[in-house]
Amino acid sequence: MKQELIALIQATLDSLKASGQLPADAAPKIMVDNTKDKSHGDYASNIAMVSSKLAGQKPRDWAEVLVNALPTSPILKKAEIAGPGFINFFVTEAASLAVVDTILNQGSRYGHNDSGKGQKVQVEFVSANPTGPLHVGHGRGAAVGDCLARLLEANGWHATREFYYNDAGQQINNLATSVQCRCKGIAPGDEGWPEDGYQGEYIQDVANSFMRGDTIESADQSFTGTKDAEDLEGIRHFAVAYLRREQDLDLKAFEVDFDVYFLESSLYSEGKVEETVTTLIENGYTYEDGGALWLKTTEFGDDKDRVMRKTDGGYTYFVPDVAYHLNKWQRGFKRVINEQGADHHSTVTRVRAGLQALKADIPEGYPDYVLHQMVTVMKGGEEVKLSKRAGSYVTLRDLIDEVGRDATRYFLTARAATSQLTFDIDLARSQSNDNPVYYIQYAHARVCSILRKMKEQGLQWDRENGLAKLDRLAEEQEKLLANQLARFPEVVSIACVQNAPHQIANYLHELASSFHGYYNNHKTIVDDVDLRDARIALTQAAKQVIANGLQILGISAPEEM
RNA sequence: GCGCCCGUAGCUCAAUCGGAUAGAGCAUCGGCCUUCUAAGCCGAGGGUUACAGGUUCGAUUCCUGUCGGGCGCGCCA
Repeated sequence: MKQELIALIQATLDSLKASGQLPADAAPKIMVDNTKDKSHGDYASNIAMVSSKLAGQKPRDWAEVLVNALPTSPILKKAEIAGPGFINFFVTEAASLAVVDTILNQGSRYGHNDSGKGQKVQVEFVSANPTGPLHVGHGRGAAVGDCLARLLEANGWHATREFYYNDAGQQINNLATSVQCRCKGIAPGDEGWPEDGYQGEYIQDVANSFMRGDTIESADQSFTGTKDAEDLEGIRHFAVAYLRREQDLDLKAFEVDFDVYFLESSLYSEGKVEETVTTLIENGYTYEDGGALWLKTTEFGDDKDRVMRKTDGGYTYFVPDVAYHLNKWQRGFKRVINEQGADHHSTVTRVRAGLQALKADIPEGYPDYVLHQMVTVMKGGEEVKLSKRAGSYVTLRDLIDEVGRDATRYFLTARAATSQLTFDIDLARSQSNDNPVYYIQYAHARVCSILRKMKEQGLQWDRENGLAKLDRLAEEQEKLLANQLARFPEVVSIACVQNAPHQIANYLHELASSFHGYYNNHKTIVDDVDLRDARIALTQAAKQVIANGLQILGISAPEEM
């Protein structure tokens, strides 16, 4: 609809250029917006305001010229001038309702587009260290990352979901020694407990399992506890496998699936880290100082250079990170989106700098980042401080168990990633029935109930008749609902361009609100067969759009509630 | 001190990347179930968009400064 209006405006501008009222080289950007207030028509354009100077006229006067020059069109009922020079378009009911036909014919594909042209895109998210269970922050990453991938798929991209396991760093040594202590009966606070040890109770669980000789099966490895508390290497492998399995179960409960689990350790074992370091040295972006090897990240916008290789010979974390991202590029991902917590934002500059220093023709802004702000957890009216070391935090599993998967996913994706969010456990639990996600799902279930009711009454919906009789839908709310349904493809497109899946959630809430209002005001199953068939067609279209939107959010669309 | 993200109703958050009278949910108050699911609908109250300037037809949005919050600033990851 917008495209058609833009075409009308373009034709108008062309005719005014032909008549000399507008300079021939004028090319103002034509924008058509949805209106908030229905008294402003169905769509509005600011074209008169942005082009009045070019025509040497006052905005309102110029708007009048434009409106008078507007060609007649079957979709346009009237055009009005309002405010400082807006042109408000009132489209015909038939033009608005035509979208119902489109939706029912396209089904689950409605709203999708092929702007991605099947290109490969990788979304890396969660990437939690295998040193403990997933907490709420990881949950936000899991929800947002998965929605980003789904959104990209809806826009024609071929998305790969990837999880990067930091299984090679110092934190794994900490984990191993912490478990070893627990195996020996040394608890936090006791003599001999490592200063940086992980204090959570789950460490004891790992130790007990190891000493029992359990066999752990995780995504891609299997390991049996040797029951030997002195076997630090065995404990290391066992603990990593154990915690990976726990995380796998958390993600499974959240219905987040990864295509690739990438192990940091493989970058070392396959020599990729060494290769990267060698290239950086050869390219002249490094220097030695104080026994360490430094990377000149300041040449790529960093505020100070960074150590690559420590005096003890080990590499700092961002070196394998650079090797990893080179690997992503080499795997053919021209586009990569990293979804991470904002506490990792300092890595952005370093990774990008490292990639540029490799001189591998990787674009400067590679990769993209979506950084979600921290999640504050409230419980009992108090903030729960997240501390992995102390083990006092709310796990993703707790949240799913208490609030439910759909509600958790909704809560964590319905807000912009850039805004901090407060997750009030008590509120989410005690008022789970007031969670907005149910409001949306309920709209879907209500539409489903209409067809069930029809069946009960021995009636049948004649879809073809309904689509043929859309002109019977004369209620204002019916037109507004149709206009809102027509917006969905645009919402999907914009949300993707902006990497902002929360816009889908907001749209769905508004759509559900329109539907509930209509449903309460106008009965669908009426005696007039043509009107009934048409109304069912409209509500089925609404149901389809809600289902398509919920699919992008990874939330179920129940048939009844 | 420096960098990143923010500051919108009592609370949690939106606002279609500069548009018209800033919107929802929760909470508060008042209505609506013998008719398709009341997990719903309708209505009321609640705002100097932290503050001060600037840019222009027009600013919650862009720029500068101040104040306030979160997160980083390690030869940890």
